[in-house]
Amino acid sequence: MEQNKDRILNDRESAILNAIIYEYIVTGKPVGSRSFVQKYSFSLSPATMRNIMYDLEKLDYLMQPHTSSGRVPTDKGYRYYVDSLLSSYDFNTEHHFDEKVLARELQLDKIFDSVAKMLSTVSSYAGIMLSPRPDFTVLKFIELIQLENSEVLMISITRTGMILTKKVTLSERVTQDDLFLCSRFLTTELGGYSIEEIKDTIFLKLRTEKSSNDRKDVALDIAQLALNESNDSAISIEGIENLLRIPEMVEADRLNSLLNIIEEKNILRGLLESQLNSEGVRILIGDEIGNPSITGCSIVSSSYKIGNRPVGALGVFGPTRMDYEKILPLVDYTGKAVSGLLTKLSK
Amino acid sequence: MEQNKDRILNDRESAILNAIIYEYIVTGKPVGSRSFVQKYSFSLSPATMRNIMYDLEKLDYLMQPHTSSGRVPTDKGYRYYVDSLLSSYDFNTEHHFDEKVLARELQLDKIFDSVAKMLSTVSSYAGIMLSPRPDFTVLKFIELIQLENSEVLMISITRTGMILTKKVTLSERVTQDDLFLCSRFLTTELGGYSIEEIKDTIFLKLRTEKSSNDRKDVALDIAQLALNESNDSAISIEGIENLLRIPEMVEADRLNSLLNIIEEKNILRGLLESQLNSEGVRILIGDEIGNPSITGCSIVSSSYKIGNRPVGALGVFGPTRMDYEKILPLVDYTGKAVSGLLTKLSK
DNA sequence: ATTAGCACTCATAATAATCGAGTGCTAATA
DNA sequence: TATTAGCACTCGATTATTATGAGTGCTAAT
Repeated sequence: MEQNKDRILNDRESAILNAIIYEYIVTGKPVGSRSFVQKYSFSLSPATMRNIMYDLEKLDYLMQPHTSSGRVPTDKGYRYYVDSLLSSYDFNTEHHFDEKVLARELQLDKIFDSVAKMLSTVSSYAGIMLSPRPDFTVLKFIELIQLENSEVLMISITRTGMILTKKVTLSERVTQDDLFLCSRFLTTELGGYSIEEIKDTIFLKLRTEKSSNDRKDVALDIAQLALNESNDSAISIEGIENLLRIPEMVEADRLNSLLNIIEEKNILRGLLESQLNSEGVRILIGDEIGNPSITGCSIVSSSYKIGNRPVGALGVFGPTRMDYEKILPLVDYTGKAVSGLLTKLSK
Repeated sequence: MEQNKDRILNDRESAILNAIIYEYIVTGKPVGSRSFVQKYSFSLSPATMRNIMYDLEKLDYLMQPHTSSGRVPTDKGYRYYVDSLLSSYDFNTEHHFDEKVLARELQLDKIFDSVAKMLSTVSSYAGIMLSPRPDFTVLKFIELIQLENSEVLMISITRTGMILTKKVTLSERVTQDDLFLCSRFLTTELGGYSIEEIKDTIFLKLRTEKSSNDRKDVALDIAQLALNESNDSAISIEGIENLLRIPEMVEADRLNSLLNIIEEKNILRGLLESQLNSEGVRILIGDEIGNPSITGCSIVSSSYKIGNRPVGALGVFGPTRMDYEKILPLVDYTGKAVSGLLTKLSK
């Protein structure tokens, strides 16, 4: 009989597939027909179960580590399972997850590390957090400080309480008094705009406009130098140690996936950044991560917003055999809580 | 014959002990008499070597993992080896290690992470860095910024370019203009003093002294709140992944030492802080670390100074079987380079 | 003090034997 | 036609068995 690999599962197959994957997520052992029908009280004989499993294997949802062992989910299988979860998950439920909890215990600046740490603690995997793209943040206050020689430190504070610092080197020395005037000018003129807006239009406007402030040009020079190269978003990963406690992550070559992730944080950064255009939760399973040096891992991530604009992302990194059912809501409402907090702060 | 465990080794024993330990550090395998005499071209028979090894074992410098295996160094053995290294190492050699290299590539603030990262890269173990105790740093500039409600953010910049931020909550709202006056007052009065001095004497002096500035008291209230609880030194650990590549660190229970270190950074912090009173390089081997949850690990660390005062510490964390001969100079001159840089910056 | 010689030890590796949870397939059954 | 019982077969995991060889300690000779 010709099997179409993309044919739609019937209800029984669907239920059984999800149950098998659930069982595997919980136990970590290949699922065999006999013990499985028994444990889940299916009114089916093991033989029938074997037939169904055989079909699901031919459809690429399951595989056998070796002939005559039980079945294990494929990436496609996990994907099916996760899509089932997603379709039944209510994203609109009000979680009484209080963002005040976040705001209270978090030092303005440390919020990103703290959230990553929290995600890792609650999930028992690794928590990841990409700080908001500085370009999207709105400046509130700018201060210039004379360092040695002709170096100037520009400190800017965003509405959300992030502190950005940037050292610039000027061609000629400027006095601290001048810098002081510049600071005032910049705070007045740039405050309330995002770095993106400033770079795109405000600079131009200020340059052409006449101003009573004769330090205008020095001030703009400094600000342009400082804001020029866009600061990268910071990425923090916490709770690697959790992953080391998972046997399957420490096994031989799997360990290398982990080391790659730690050493090349840019891989993760890229993955999270690629999500900034979309909203809500995204789940990447196994090869879907799209990096051959990382195998057997999954990422559950969510963007978070200031107002209506996604500015950053956060999530959980763990083994493909991950407790998605628990992680999905965790990541979802953490994203919402962070969005809520940042949005409130930026008003 | 009665053996005194503390008797002094003769020259031959000493040379052989050091060679055995060197061999073990290189190969990681228990050192046996036959292959050892051969490899090192000792004009001794294996039998004689066995006798000497037997003696060294009775003196606690060596041990056998099991009867009839080769010898492996004990902590005492490593200690002997390291002391030999230390006594022949010339701490006064001018290393043409250019601290400008440090200064150039390092963003003021990031210096601590960067140094830790550098230590880990060069050593192939983990690099650790304890930032200067804020109390010992000299303030240069203070800025107060109005946040929402009656919260104020105090940003202080130290002479070495560190940026400290602290959020304080006031009992009543203060205007941004008032804060501005306060900032000026605080910068003028506190600039040039260390936080320690400020807490110990300057506050008291300013409180009693009359001042023309009528915001004096508000200013001092804020500063005292902010400087009150001493900020902890930040500790950063980089290069854990290097340790994961070392087979003996990943073995069963040894992995736990590692996880303990990662999870409880305070253990390391304590160890490094305990060194702040002394100068120069210190090596802790195995149980000398004094924490039963950490076994088979060593720390080579050095304090670093601003001027003549040790303010922080840095070092390398790795397995007891560590390449001390390479790590000792690395840590020594990194300490000196950081001292040099910070001292220069703070002038 | 050193060394040759020898019996002994024991981790490691290789080989074989057993076990059991699992499979696929066929023929009987509802 | 879908389900099931029965059965031979597979194969990873576990345990037992047997080399192998680099190592030791000890004794007696040099």
